[in-house]
Amino acid sequence: MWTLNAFPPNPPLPPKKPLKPKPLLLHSLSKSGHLDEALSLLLKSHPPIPPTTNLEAYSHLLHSFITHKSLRHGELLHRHLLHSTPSLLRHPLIKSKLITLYSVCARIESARLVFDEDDDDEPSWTAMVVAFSKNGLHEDSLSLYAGNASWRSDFADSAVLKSCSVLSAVRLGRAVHARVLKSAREPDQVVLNALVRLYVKCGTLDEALKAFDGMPQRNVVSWNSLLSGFVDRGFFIECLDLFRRMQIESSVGFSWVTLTTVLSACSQITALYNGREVHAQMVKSREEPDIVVLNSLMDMYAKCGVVEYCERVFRGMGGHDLTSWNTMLTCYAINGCARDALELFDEMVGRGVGVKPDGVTFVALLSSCAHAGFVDEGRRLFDRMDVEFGVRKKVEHFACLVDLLGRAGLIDEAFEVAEKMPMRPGGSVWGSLLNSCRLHGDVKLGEIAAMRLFEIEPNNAGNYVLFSNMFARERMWEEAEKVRVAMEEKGLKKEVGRSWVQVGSRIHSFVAGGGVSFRSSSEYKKVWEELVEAMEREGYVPDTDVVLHDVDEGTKAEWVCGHSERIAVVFGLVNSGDGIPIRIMKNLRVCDDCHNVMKVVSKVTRRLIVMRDTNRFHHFRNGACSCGDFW
DNA sequence: ATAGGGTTAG
Repeated sequence: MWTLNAFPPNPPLPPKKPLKPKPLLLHSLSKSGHLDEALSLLLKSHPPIPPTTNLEAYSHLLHSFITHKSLRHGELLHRHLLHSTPSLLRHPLIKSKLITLYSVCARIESARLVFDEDDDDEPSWTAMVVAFSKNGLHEDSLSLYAGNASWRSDFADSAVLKSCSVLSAVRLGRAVHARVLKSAREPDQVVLNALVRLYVKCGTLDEALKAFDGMPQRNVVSWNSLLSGFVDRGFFIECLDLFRRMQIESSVGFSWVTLTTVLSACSQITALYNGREVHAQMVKSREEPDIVVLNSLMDMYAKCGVVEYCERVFRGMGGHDLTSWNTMLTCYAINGCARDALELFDEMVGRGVGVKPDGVTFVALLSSCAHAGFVDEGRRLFDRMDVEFGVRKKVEHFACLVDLLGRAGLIDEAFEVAEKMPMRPGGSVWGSLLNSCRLHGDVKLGEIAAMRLFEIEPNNAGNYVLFSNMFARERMWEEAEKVRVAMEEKGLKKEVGRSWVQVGSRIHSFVAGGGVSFRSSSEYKKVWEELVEAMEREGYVPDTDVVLHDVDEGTKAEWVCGHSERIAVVFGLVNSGDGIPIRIMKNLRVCDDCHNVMKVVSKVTRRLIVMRDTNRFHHFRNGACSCGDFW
């Protein structure tokens, strides 16, 4: 590299030579990204480039335009060809590259026009199948592919398999699979990976594992395909196990995509320990992590309730995209840090940041305000979001506003919003109103909200549970029971309550009413008896009347046998040392009684209990919960 | 050198 001081003395000027438009020069210009120069060299050269080299020259140029996604240059060249040598547009090489160029520039209609112009050829057909798939026109990809039985290419196969997995078109996927197997050639790695993704997404797990284990070799994408499929299907523990297996038996290492996927699994089951391990891997790899994996890392800490680490990652990363900001805001929202959320938003929309808030941003802000009872701030943000920030109000924002008002006890006003909003309210709005009525004991309005809710979501058992709990909270046992009976008569089953608890490096999962073997262990009994004693001293009275406990009558009275989070917390106490926080993830809303139990347990054991339920965190510390008993 | 695969926030 030259510095100013080291600049060498001027060399003698070489004799001036006329610039000749050699393909070599063209090539190096386009390769180095000088697209303007390359294009004008080609179009304006005198004498013109001989026709025999045109094809090669145009093809090089188009390739550069594709890699630079330069629509402008591509269109210029396209127009030039139309005027000068339209015959070249029919050449498979040129035609397929033009299709690809339009595809990578998201101009699918232009690509389609180029394709439809003339007779098909295999390269253009392939490019078009890929183009449809890449641009989300999966049906078109399928029908173009299926409409041609004679052509086959690995590129078309992998693209159409991707579309098949999006559309769950397993039948066509299997047909492609059969073609691949029948072909004389070695199956292509990318196609095999796409098959794994297809089967894990919409086949049986057996089929997916068979496809995976049957591969002659597996690269990092093969592993990632299976890992991300597990996450899609909710097999989080399987994802973590597979990641472990990947590190032990595979020499392919991992990519940021691997870690992003694993982190997403961690955050969905609050697997903080595993998430930390992934974080350590990132640090150890000494590579610069990309923004996607850093965002996922933030999300993992956020969903595990470790706000401070989420902040640390956020502050330490090189730059922030919209997702980074939204993840940080969401972290504050679900962890009950409304003040921090509002401050961060000011920073986000301040000078020089360069991101624009979107709908997600305002969901985070409005729900922060709702949880904290910041009615005025929330209302103001709701008013500002479209006029000041140009973000269109959608149904979820109205739902947040209704939640904000309803939680604060302004139930009439919340109802008015629900009834006057410009779109159909939807289940989330009436559901949130019903929850507000439950919180404030407004049984009359609660009944109205419930009726609206049942019209929209007649088969959602969770709504009946909420409705019944509203009565139960008011000690209206008969009504609560009636709702429960109505639910059973409709054949609706409450989703099985499930909790996950982290102990050491492992996640353990417990089902409501289940966990028999652990519950009959002597350690469990000992801890349980101690807890009952301590809790009685604290004045805790088990609420055995709470209906809809998802256990049978006989065990209802045994407080510790019912809900999965209770089993999980005792398991955590038994299996972790003094002072170690216990982290629980729950798939349903926590009930009043369990919430009381957790508060007392946190006090008598002096442990921090962090519990995530379907929509927020509860940090139980010394007998109190961060949610202020408001959820 | 015609072109491809796996990923994050509500």
